[in-house]
Amino acid sequence: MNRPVTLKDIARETGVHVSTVSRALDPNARTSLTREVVERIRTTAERMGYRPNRLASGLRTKRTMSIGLMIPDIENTLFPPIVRGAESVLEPAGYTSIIVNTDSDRKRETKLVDVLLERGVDGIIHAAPYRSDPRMVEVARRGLPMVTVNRQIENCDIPAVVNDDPGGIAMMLRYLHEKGHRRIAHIAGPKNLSTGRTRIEAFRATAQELHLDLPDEALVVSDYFDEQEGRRCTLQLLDSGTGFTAILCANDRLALGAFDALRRRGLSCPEDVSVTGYNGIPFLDLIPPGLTTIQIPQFDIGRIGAELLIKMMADPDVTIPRTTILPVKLVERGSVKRIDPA
Amino acid sequence: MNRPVTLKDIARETGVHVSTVSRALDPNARTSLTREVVERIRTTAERMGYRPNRLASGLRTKRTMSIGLMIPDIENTLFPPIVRGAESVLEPAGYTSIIVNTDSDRKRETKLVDVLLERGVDGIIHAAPYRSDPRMVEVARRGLPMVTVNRQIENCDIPAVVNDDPGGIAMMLRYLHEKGHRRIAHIAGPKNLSTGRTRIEAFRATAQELHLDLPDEALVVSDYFDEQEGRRCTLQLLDSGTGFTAILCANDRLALGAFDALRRRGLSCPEDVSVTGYNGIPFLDLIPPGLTTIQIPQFDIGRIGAELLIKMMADPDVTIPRTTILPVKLVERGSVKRIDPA
DNA sequence: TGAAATTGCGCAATCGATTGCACGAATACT
DNA sequence: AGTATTCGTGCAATCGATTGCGCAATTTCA
Repeated sequence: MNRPVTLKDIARETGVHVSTVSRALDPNARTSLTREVVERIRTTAERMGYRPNRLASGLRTKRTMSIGLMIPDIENTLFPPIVRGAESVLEPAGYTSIIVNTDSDRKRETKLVDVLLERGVDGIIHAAPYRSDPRMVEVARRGLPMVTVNRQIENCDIPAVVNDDPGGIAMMLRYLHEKGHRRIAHIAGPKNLSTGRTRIEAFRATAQELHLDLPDEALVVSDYFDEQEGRRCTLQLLDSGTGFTAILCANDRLALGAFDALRRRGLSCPEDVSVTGYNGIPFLDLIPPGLTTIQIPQFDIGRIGAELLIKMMADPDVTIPRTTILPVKLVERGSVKRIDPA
Repeated sequence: MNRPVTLKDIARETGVHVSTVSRALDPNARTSLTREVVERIRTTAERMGYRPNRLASGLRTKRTMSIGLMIPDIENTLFPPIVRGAESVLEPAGYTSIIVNTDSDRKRETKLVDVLLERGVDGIIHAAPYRSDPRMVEVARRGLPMVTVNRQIENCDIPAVVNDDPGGIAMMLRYLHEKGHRRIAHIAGPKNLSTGRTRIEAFRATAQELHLDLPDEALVVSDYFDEQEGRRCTLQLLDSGTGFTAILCANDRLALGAFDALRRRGLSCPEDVSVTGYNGIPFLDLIPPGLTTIQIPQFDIGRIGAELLIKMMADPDVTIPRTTILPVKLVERGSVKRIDPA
């Protein structure tokens, strides 16, 4: 493996000191050099195929131009668009992102934060925090720029970019109401996630506003945002004996699980039960009967999160709003049937 | 931001030299230290919350314990499982991966390789190379451990982990034949990708074996492995006037596009035309009529690729087979109808 | 018991880039 | 013309960890 070209090599070649080379190659050099020298150094650097060693410069400057991107699981289709959104601003700014999968496991998360810290990331975007997350709060307090996206950590001042969940849930519930549904069940998300909590609260509030009857059995809380839990909760609803004409699910994967549970019980959607989701993950339009859902701006969540982070890294004292709320919209597909309000 | 603990801090605390601390913390130290000293250093390191600075050690040792993972696009559901497979072995081995999206763009790829090299990755896993890729070959020849997975670069000795594409295509074509299909069209993948070329060759060879009539019009080559191209090629097939009862697509996304094109023309699958895919990406089971496809071992592709890479990084002279071929299997779903061989 | 071998640890250089400081030369100013 | 600035570049320290070498202390062996 032939040794990469270093500043020293260029210095020897051009007959100047290595520090001069460094300055010549620094786009925003504070010391002025002769135009001629800069030119000569730049061209030989080019010719020799010089590539700066990020390790060395990072060691010296304490800036690695890399950031950590923590997500629950890259296989969950909710997250890749967020990643691309974040990279759409990070990459042009010269940052490289290190993506880690937490698997929503606190122990893993702790370990992964250490990994990121060891690698000297300049900041962290966390797309999967729990509502309470002392470790992340501590790291942020120590001074590492950090933002959370999609979800947020409570009781701290880490900037968060989230969706308008109250608005989205209210919109969806009103939509079901307009479609004639009166007995509406809710499969809520995990209580230890901000999205889980916010959505269930919004559901309750809106249900009350609409004067909907909401028996305890019509509201089940899932342990995870996945299909399996969607199935389990739907079966629980079905078995509880509580009557309902629609299920509002706290996210799409729960809704997909609901589809499956209904099918297993010989019920059809939307004929027997209407179902709605939340997030608007890919492929939903191809899966019958087409899940009516709330589309969140996945790409923008990542993009804006990264923009905020870049601001924070540029100026540690900049004030960033505690939460940035992004608008959502309702996407109508086939999983909701208009019924006659009995 | 309080300064991280360094070896020097521990040295001062324990009253020994920094080099002794370094050796005490090195699991496979070649110099022997007193058990007592090691113990004392280890506990104070623990107590002080020492985390090694990877930049510094990487600078000195030329090993960063990070690898580059090049994929076309993380939003393409084919790749996240490959990523997880790779990380399932990299992470336990202490490696961190830097994932970059090439968008199948050669210019971007060149830039991204440089990014990875600047970061001093110890090796690269490329999941999206073109058949010909001089830049990657050059980097590999310079001595950087590299493997390609899923696809391979031709005319070079970079180890590749690929699927049994000839076997898979043959299996699928025989399957269609058994189901009574005789006039079978093929939507091939891009010619500049090894998977595109290998599959079309396998198709041709197997078609000949089965004595199938294969007019030129029954074979269209796509420019990209995506739904849009699947649509375009299907419409082209339909418009060509060549008769066919089934379309064997070179991958799932092309097949999904075929579904759509047939629907637009008022044709139904599998009633009017049978369609098959390749890869076995997620969600296929939920999309009617259920795509019959060849399931490739996505996770294992990543896992084995990473295992090979780790071997290469451990010993630059180790001999790795030029290609490792992984078995595939046929997954029967609803998109193929048995017909009466006219 | 004395020389030789071994053990345990410190010293200092090193990886590559950055940057405060200093110094000589060129320019400006009075 | 002589001094004060400014300019362009070199010098050397530094970031944090690693490692070859060497030295003193201890152990081994004849």
